[in-house]
Amino acid sequence: MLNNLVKHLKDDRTTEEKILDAASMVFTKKGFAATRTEDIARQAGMNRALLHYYYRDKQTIFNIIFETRFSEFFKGLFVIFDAGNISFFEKIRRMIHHEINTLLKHPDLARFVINEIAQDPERLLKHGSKIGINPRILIEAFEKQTEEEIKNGTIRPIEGRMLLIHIMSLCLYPFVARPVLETLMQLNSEQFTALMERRKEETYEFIINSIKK
Amino acid sequence: MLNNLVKHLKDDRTTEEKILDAASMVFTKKGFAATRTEDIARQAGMNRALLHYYYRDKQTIFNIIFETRFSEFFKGLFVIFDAGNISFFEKIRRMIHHEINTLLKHPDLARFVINEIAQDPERLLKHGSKIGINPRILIEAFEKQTEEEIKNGTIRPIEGRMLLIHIMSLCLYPFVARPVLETLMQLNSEQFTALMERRKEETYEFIINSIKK
DNA sequence: GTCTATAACGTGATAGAC
DNA sequence: GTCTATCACGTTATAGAC
Repeated sequence: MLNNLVKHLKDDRTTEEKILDAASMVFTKKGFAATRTEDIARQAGMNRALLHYYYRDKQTIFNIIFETRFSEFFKGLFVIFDAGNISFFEKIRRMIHHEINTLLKHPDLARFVINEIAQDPERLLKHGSKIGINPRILIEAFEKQTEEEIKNGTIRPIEGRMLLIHIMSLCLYPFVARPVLETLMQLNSEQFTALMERRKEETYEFIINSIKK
Repeated sequence: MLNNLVKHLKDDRTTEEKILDAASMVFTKKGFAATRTEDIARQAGMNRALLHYYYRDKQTIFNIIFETRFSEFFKGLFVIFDAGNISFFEKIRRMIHHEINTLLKHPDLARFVINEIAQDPERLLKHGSKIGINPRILIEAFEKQTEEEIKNGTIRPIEGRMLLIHIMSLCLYPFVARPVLETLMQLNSEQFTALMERRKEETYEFIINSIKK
């Protein structure tokens, strides 16, 4: 961790690492179609030829980046739902914090993954299975537990998948639409971050307020 | 209206209209960078040369389309907030219905507008002022009214802009991430539409449940 | 006004010097 | 391993026939 930081400062990253770091940045920001290999090369401090020396072509680099980012986007939620002795409310709270923390660390991640899936929906299941992630399991687990909570009388009746969409919407949309929000609400980057930090607990309270009996 | 429908069936649209209809479809689905003028021409049932006869270049066509779609995306909310004798709750209810209805009619609209703004945030204010839309006014009006409602004791304390982000998130995210949701929840297009139809009132209740005192 | 043919350009990919 | 130069190709844009 500290090692990584030092590496970065000295920039004794290998050339492969420089390429992938640069590619991740540019692809995530602009998407596959709008990205020029020249952008990646410049960002990595080298020329295009070197990209092709290490990786066959643009698509190859993109696939590596997409797989990584895809997994960053979806993983973690599973850890939370595998956790045993935790209340439903606490699981929701951790999901919210996890999602917002992830997106605070990785700007543009949500928009990137959603867009590239929109361009080719098959990628979702293809890449998902490749990295051993099946988000459908999460959905089923969530639906099942929602039903149980309703039966136990801890929450009012609500469809599990609907509640899950509520949670995801509240966490992800502000980051997907970040440039729109920043412009309309006249927020700079720091102010946006501060708003999202506050938003973690507020979102949790907003949801619980609505569903608890 | 009916006239438009008949026009469409007979397809006695002018060539300009055919081009713009086709461009709107392709640009909205794929975005500027991934769109090929060949795609637009084929969709419009003609060849590329004719596009250039009517419009100088790809960028010109895009600007026209973006302006139209941008205004579809933002207008309407203002009508609702200008409406006089309507309660705060009812305004929220109409906002939700308006947003979801709009996006049910125009798939990919939200993702398109958000993405193109993300690629060039200045477009938001530039195009906004060009068509006489200043969404900041909506935000201010919403914040002001939220404060009043809190003062009146109809809702619990909440920051106006935070509540507005909640509402927009709940309405827009499912459409932005539609391909992800459809794949993960194994919904076809009709099932997704049905889910969103139900979602209108459920979203309203979810919000009111949370904020009302 | 609409087409075919082609020019002009940008971008991705490769060859070869160092 | 890294660079410069260049090729190959796809896409946009234009010229000119009909």
